[in-house]
Amino acid sequence: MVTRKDVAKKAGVSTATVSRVTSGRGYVSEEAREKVQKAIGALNYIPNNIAKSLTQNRSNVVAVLVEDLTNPYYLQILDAMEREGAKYNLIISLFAVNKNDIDMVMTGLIENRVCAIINLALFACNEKYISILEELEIYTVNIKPRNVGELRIHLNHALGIDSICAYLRDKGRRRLAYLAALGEELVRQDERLNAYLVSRKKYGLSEDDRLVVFANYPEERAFAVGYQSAKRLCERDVPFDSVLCMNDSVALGAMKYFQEKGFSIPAQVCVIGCDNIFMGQYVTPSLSTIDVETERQGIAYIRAIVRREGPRTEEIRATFIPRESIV
Amino acid sequence: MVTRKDVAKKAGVSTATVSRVTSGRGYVSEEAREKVQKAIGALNYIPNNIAKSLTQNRSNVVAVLVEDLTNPYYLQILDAMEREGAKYNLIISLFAVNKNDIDMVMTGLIENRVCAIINLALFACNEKYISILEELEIYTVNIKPRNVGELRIHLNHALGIDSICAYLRDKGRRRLAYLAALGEELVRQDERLNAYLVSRKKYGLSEDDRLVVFANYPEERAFAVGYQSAKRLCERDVPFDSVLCMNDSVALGAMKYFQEKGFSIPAQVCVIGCDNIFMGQYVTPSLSTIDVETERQGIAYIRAIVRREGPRTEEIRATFIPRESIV
DNA sequence: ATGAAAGCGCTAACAG
DNA sequence: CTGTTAGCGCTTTCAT
Repeated sequence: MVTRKDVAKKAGVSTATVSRVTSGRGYVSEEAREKVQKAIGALNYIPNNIAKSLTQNRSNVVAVLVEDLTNPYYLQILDAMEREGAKYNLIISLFAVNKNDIDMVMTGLIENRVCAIINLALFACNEKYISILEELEIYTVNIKPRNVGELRIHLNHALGIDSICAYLRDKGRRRLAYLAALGEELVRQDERLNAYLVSRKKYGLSEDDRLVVFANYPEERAFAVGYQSAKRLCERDVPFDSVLCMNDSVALGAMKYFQEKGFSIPAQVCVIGCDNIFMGQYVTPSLSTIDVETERQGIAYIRAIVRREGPRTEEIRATFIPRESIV
Repeated sequence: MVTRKDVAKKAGVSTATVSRVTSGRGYVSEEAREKVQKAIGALNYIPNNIAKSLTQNRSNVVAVLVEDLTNPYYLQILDAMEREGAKYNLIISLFAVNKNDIDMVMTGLIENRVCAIINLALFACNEKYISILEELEIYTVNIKPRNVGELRIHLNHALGIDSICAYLRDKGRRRLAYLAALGEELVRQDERLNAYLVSRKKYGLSEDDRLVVFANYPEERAFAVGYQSAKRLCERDVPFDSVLCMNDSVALGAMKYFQEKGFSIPAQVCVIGCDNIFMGQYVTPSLSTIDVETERQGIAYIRAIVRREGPRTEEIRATFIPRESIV
């Protein structure tokens, strides 16, 4: 293994000088820099990032926590994070967590001195980790229960949901159901339900309680939850003419149920999802949805990590995207 | 920060003994073990994995390389790898690579002394890395051009494709097209095309060359490739009554095109994908496909890494799964 | 069965 | 501008 020492010897300088040129910090004469670079090339030197991490007490791994690995929405964010992260030599790692194992995952991440933890999942971690995370200066997003501290990305779902309700009212659809997917506890952290309740009132849509269907996502896969929720909605036999879903996967599952039952979409029932996953454009009918700028979210996270940004809220505009699944 | 030294002091032993109990290697008296464990608990000690990695010249990160982050198929493998990897304290990291940046990614992985690289992508890395990977004893799968060396997972697509051709022949469908998605060079590494050519001959299906459509995946997104390929197939106006696709995402894209054009599926055209992604069950009509045991693949990779398995081939049975998209 | 001590490869404070 | 040196926290001989 060729190390900094070899490079230093070959270049006729000290290891400190080698460090100076590789890190780009500190003064190095042009002459020394050239010699070092030549030596690096000649020796085919590859730095050992682990050693570097040890001295800095921090690695270059960013952990992204999600509750559902199969949700394409997260992948779109990850994709953006990865491309942006590559610019800063950051490695992005995805972790699936559930209520039970999030603490185990956290322990692992701390042991590995990840440089940041972006919690996209619905679960908060145990309070006992907070002080450790702070001591180690691990940059966290959405780790603490109330998410005080670092960057907060606020998905302003209300905007998109408001547009949808307005749109439906104009089309004469007044019975919009909501498939919340989550159970009654988790749903409290989800703005969407509330935005739906506010908007349906605002635009004079039906306020029947039975139009809201809860379920047990993420314990159960999103597609299955959507399918089952649509079924339960039908069984309640409360009239409805359109369905808003917590995310696109749930919407796809719901659409499947409606289509199996012979409902015509959108004539009999409009279906609207949330997150604007690519796939939504390729189903039939194509899925109406709410775009939440996944690209921008991913980039914002990386920038915040790199700059170690303090408390700041980035507002994401949720935009209604009508497609074939809506009248 | 509490370190091994603190634990050692508190427990009244040396750091070496602490290491022995945490690693489980070497002799430790029951008494010492207990004292150490008590100290660890009392101090809330969290080991520093980076330091460990430095001494072993290897981290606990497994890198998985894919050419298309948005392909749910990879996610299903990743999911299995992650669950299995957690048992061994392994961190699984996903990387998107393309022909141009695979070398950059490789450099980064080597710098980080990842313990394994699983290349699920279609591109091989530059030869120059091979010797470094060997020297550092980085466990690799499918990194070397001919994949000599470690575990090889052989997806026996031929089996599934054979069943499909037999099935279609029995149904009187003799004009099966193939959407290869890849360009002419990459397609050579793909068994599917060849299996298709062999089986269509074997069962007396049409051998018209125009039934095969190439494209430029992964440069272009799979859905779009499928859509475009279906379009091109139609424009060739060669008769066809069924379409086999390189993967499920391509199939979904193709289905979209056919549905837009008013083809009825499966009456006028059967569509069959490959990989059995969950979503395939939730589109209408549900997608016929070839299952390739993603769970087993993921587990096999992790086991191979942990055991540092030598050359071995694991055969995956590709099983035809008929659904609504086929007669 | 246990402890002392020498690294692992790099960074950064300090001296020059 | 550059070199010396003391760690970073852990593992692992080598003695004992």
